[in-house]
Amino acid sequence: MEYNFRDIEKKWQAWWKENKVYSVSNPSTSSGHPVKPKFYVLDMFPYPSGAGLHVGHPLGYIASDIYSRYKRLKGFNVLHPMGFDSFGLPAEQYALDTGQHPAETTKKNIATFKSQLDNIGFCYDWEREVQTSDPEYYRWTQWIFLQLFNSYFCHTEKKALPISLLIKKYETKGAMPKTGEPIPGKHFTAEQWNSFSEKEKADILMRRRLAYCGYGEVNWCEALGTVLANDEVVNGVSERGGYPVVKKTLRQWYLRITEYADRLLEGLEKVDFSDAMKEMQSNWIGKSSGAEIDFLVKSEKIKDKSLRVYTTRPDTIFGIDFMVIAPEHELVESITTSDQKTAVEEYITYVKSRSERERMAEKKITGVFTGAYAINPFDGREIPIWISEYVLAGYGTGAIMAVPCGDERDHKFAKHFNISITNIIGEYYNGEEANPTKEAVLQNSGFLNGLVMKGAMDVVIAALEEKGIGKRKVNYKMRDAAFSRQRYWGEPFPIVWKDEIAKEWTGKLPLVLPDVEKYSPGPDGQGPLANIPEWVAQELETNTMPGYAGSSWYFLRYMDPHNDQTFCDRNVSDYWNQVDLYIGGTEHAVGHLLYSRMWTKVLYDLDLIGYDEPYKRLVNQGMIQGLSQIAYVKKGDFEEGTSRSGRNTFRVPMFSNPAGTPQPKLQLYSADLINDSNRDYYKPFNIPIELVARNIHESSKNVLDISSGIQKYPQRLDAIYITFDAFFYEGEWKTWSEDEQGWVITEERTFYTANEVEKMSKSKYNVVNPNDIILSYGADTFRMYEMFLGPVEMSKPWDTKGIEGVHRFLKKFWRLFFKESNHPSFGGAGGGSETLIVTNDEPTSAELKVLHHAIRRIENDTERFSFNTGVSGFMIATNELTDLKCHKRKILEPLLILLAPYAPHIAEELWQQLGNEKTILDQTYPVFIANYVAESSKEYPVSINGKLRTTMNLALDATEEEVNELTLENEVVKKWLEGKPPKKIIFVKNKMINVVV
RNA sequence: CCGGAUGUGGUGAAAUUGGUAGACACGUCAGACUUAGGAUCUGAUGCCGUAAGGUAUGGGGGUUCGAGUCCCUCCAUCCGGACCA
Repeated sequence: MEYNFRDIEKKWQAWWKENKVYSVSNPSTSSGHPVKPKFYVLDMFPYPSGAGLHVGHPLGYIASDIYSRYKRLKGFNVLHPMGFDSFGLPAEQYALDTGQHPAETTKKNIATFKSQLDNIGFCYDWEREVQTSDPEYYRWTQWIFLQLFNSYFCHTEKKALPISLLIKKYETKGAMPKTGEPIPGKHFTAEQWNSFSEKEKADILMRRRLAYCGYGEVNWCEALGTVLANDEVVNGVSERGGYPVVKKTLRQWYLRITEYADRLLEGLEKVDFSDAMKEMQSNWIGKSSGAEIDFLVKSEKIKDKSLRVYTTRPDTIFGIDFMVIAPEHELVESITTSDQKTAVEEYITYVKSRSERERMAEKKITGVFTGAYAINPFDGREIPIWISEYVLAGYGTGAIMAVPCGDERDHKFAKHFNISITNIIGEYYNGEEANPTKEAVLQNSGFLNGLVMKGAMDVVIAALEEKGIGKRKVNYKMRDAAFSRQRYWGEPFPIVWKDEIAKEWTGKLPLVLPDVEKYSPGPDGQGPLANIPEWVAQELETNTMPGYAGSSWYFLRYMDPHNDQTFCDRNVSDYWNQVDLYIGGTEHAVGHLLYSRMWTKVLYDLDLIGYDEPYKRLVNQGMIQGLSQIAYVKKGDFEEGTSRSGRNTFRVPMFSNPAGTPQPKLQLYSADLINDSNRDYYKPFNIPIELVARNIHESSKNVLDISSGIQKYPQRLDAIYITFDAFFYEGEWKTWSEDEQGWVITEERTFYTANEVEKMSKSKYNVVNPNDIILSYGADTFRMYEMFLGPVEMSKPWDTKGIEGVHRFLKKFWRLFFKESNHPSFGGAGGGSETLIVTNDEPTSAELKVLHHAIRRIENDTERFSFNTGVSGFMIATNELTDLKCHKRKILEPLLILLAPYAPHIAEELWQQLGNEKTILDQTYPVFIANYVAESSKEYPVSINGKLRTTMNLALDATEEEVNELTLENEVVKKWLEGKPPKKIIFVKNKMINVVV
């Protein structure tokens, strides 16, 4: 009997489904059964894009599936759900283009995803599926939003509290400062509060709500017609699509995540994330401590004004040579002197003409003097105040004190504008380069002279506080998160606007997203919902929530997905508790992960759940990259050996130019290289083009269909198009000319092709669909191969070269159970006997050793997430058992259980073939017995004369004397010594034996 | 520029604590059984060398009886953040 993976996998997938073997139940409190320990394994749920899954997606899913199955065999009640992050921009963009309702395309895409996932044989309990765009789901997203809206962050208790408590406080005590004079507009008494109008009260409360509405500068993306959160903007362009992003003032919803900055930082210490991930998050939060200092401004126009700066280095206060304020700073106008007025205005105009992107790209030193001076409070020096774009209005106070000898940018600025530099760090400063040291002993620093900089900080802050002109201050880079989108395909806000006051919508949630005819934006930068008269008539908020709203709490809904009384029953969320293992890519480091951590903390503060960190352990799976074959073209002669990245080549334009890819390229290659053994293929400079052509996959042909390409993109007629058998150049089709080296030379151009590893993406035409692999090799092979590729955390290019080996292993494993037909000729019926050759004989010690070695090894590898070596463990065991001709039930059955998490279909099938009734999923993981692999002894290294070395097995509890004896008796040592008696034997560090001859 | 990670055969990669470097697999070569091989099995395979032997974990230096592993330094690649005061 052959290993017929197609039938086996179909059979078991159907059986699992039919018998609901993956159904997970919440323990009911009434039943007296002992509650199994729980384990929660979560994958980051996918956005169901139209492209479907590619081989990169399942990497993390397979790992988590193996781990879940393993934990189940280990006796845990495992929650391992899957769902879809189904709200979002691409579906809407697609709707805009085609007029199809996003709900329709989303539904279709989800069906594709699910069938692909099922093909791989994952153990999801689909009964628990969540979709963020499902009204029954977003009902609770809206509800949690209202909790945020109706809460504020109490600075004394450092936690979220219901806003009703704040109102009560205002009504009885008002909001008065603990010390000092009340500031009008900020502080008020209870009497004042009670006399405020409703609008005034609402505005004040809005300043404290955790979800609040305000006007602010936002990242506006014209092409997408919406606002983006900071983490959705990369290098001044949108993360999705790469469109330009500008600053725009709009009314927006925000999450007051900044209030949680400290707790988000502290929380990192108690979770098991990688250092890189923690680093990324704390960089994003960007906590810095320093001081805020007020400097008196001396200008012709104003008196008694002060300039507030933020600095992390108050110790350098005597080194200030100038001040710089942001061009948008509020003082710009009032302090500019009359003779500097024109220069300043010109400069401001210039700055406004430059986009953020330009500013970042070309770092020119620009600036202008305002004519005004600030006074150094300690030595009375007059410090010129400059304006420059390198100071950002949005960070700190938008003004800095410049210390050129200690800060690189200040130094460059000073040099550029010929400002004299005060040296306060002596020999640490060489006159050429700033030195940001904290170790120097201060000089030219008044009362700080002789102090080491590190120690001077506190002294300065104390002095500032005493004078009342400064104080210690902590600053964060993180801003409040923009929480609204001018879009259709998202959760509607359950908010109504009455007389410009935002109020909770009083209807019964969910507030269902209405149908629209058009998905184009509404008036004045509003979303499509503003086009619906009924919606506007009810004065409902026309923005929708961003993509990360639904994903911020989905891990909770899986626990109790059908509850229509609450978002998640408290008993249930207490039982499942935190996610024990969360698997996903690093791309969500500062987005989703921070937001969901914040939401969790809020829910915890409001006592709705019992823990304030959602994910106990996070594993970041690497990306599987695609292998793209790219055609390059170069004018004139080409010298072999020129680097691929050499400057004298460029990529050939491709006719299909997806949005946002500035220099598209042509792909000549696709998936099916399995049967090609030509290694030259992989040498970038030696690729016979015909060979490339031969391997072009069927599915790529339409991509390379030139006629449609030209029709679709007529403007690109000037480009060069290449297909597997011809290329299009200067308006004409030419077939490839003869060549030996892979070069194709036309009149004046040389083409060559190269492989490049890059992110797998539809737009790059390098996508490999798992279904294709499964069709030829089966899901079990696919699963094991993806794991065998290397560590889960590492990114690697997809490459099918090694898949045969894994497939061969499974066939070989199968032959431990069945005698293969004599001649399973290609496609033929075979004709041999189909015999199960498993016997009930007692295993030999050699066979037991193989088994228990495998148990120890594979269990260990699985436990520490080293699935690649785990797969190797199976191969080793199978090879050894084949050599031993071992077909014994007592060896093979435990081995099957070990294999079940990795290759569930074949394990289940063989388990049944052995005559076992129940599913293998509910077996108990075999126990490793040390005796069989001589665990009672340990290998010790032996070095002789401190040079030669070998190892020997010694009893674990061997004494030093015994060791000496054993050493002399040891055959290996005898051989080394060649009869010469050792002078002494040293037992070093309890671990090593050194024999001195 | 800053931060993080990585660097081992022709290839993907192993090497729990410092202890026979290259497990396991791909590929390649040779052989067996075959009408056939894209089935299966056996053997070889880091590099140099007929061999004995030498030499090898990006380069250089250090600690150690012993270093892929620890320390310093330089180089390369990848990822992330970048005017953050």
